[in-house]
Amino acid sequence: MSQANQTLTYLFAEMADVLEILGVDRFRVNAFRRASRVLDGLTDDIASIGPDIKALTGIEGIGRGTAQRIAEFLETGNISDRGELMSQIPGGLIELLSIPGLGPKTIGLIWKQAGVESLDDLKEQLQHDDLAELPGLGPKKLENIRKSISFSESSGDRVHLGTAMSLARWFVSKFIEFDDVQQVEYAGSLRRGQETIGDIDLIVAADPKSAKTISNAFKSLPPVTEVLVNGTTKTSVRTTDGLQVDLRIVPPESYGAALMYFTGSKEHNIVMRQRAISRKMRLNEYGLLKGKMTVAGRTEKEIYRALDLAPIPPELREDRGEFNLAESDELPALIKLSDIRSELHAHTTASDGKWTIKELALAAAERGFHTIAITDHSKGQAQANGLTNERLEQHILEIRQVADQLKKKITILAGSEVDILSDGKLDYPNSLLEQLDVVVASPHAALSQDPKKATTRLMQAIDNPHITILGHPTGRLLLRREGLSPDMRQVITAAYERGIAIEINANTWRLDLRDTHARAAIEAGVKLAINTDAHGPGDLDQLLYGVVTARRAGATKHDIVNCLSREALNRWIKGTK
DNA sequence: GCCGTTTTCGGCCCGACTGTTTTCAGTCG
Repeated sequence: MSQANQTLTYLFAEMADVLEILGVDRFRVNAFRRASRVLDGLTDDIASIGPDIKALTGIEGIGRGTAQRIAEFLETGNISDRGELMSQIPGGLIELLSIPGLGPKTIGLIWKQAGVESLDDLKEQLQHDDLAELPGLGPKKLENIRKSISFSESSGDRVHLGTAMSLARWFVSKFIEFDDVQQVEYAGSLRRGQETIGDIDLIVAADPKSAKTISNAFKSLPPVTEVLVNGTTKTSVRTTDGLQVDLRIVPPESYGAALMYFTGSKEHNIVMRQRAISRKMRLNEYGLLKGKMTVAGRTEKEIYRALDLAPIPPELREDRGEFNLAESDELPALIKLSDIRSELHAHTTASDGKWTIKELALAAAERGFHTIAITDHSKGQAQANGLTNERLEQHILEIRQVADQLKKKITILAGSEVDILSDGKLDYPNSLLEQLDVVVASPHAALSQDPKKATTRLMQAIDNPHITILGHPTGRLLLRREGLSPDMRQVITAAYERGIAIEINANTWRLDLRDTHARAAIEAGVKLAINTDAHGPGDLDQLLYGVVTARRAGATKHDIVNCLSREALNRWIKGTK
């Protein structure tokens, strides 16, 4: 994301937090939150739109007030009434909002009535029970806050998509075995395929009479370490890896409504509700209702239809334009896992992989792929046993040999994941690169260089006549390191002009390109490659996360080179040279 | 603060659970 978008996303979210603690009306707070969210999801660099009030208010969710603040920021680097706002509360209060169970009202209360100005203040006050004297607070609430603080200090609060998906699928497989369970699915941000996940939502359809039995069985499953909420339709637990799992049990006739409701996103749901209201109906987690009559609720599909919409896939439910498409029945036919027919980025024992060339090729063939590109690291990646020029030449010969042996099973391409050095040069000379079928060029080092340098670096790499795919362009590692922040518009334009593909690296640590950038690439007509960057057994399974990310970007199989037939892929690769 | 084939004013999503209460406010999703 561009620097300005990122900063403004943060500033508006922070202003919303302050307003919330100050207790101004929630609609103003919501307006700031929405502005923040819109900026976060914006594919255009806000700086390139410029301080033009008319253009800014043209963006959905940005009104006059927000536009003026953005314009001021773009011109001066500052939002003047933000300073005024910030001076009204102690800065240390904002982080208290991230403590589960502690909301803006309570924070305002303990600040005004007990002088709490920071997390440290709060922890000190929690050592005794004086806060329990305040209205609305009691010993139990204080105990919950103590627990929340110590929990959040002992573990990060989000996990990778892959981690959450594995756990969720395990729970789903357990629920399927229960006799009383008629249907079960995971919902929430996991079902929408977000890159990191805060908790898991499970929706079960069952006769209300058996809810108690199901809930009890859930609480006694092995990964459950603690029960957080214990109601008749809702049960929340904490699991061994610290993840919260929420279970909702609904009658079968409400299953679709509940699944939709808890899949979200919140923003998508709000629009759905408004649609219902404008049609004199009501939508909640039990169904779409007209007066006392249920219009729809058993499936998501029937609810969308009843609101004059084509069914919207979970990955698109972010209120980022999906409603217009669904209204006119123009939703893209999103790519499916089974559409992927090739892997163009994988490693072997020659560098840091665990498979030999043959093992990797057979694993790819086993998946039904028609083509696999062997792309080991280049020499700059010494820690990953990157190949020197001489070793690469030797490696190419070996790949050709195995390719010949296995030619009836799968097409093996000789490639390299060549380092994009910090100055944009590639780690092998062109004389060597031209011997390869596929060149995936990716940044691995100098990942904290400034955005300008990063942009120039990637642009220069794209200019190389031998590059086929720009690999994990930012080099980010989710929940660990930010990676590069190049001007993605420029990079995308350059990739388009050069006719090369940009990678969505499917590894759950990377998901790089991220969804919004992938969307911008598709809109610009750039082809994407979804690659697992496989290093050994199991890694090809990560493909799903790349597909999900592509789906969030609105990708069809026509946008993804891995979906091409063997012959078409071959032609496309030749066309990049 | 945002938004508009009911509107430039008057709305803005809604139900479950918990802990505090003794009918409800705060928080969450």
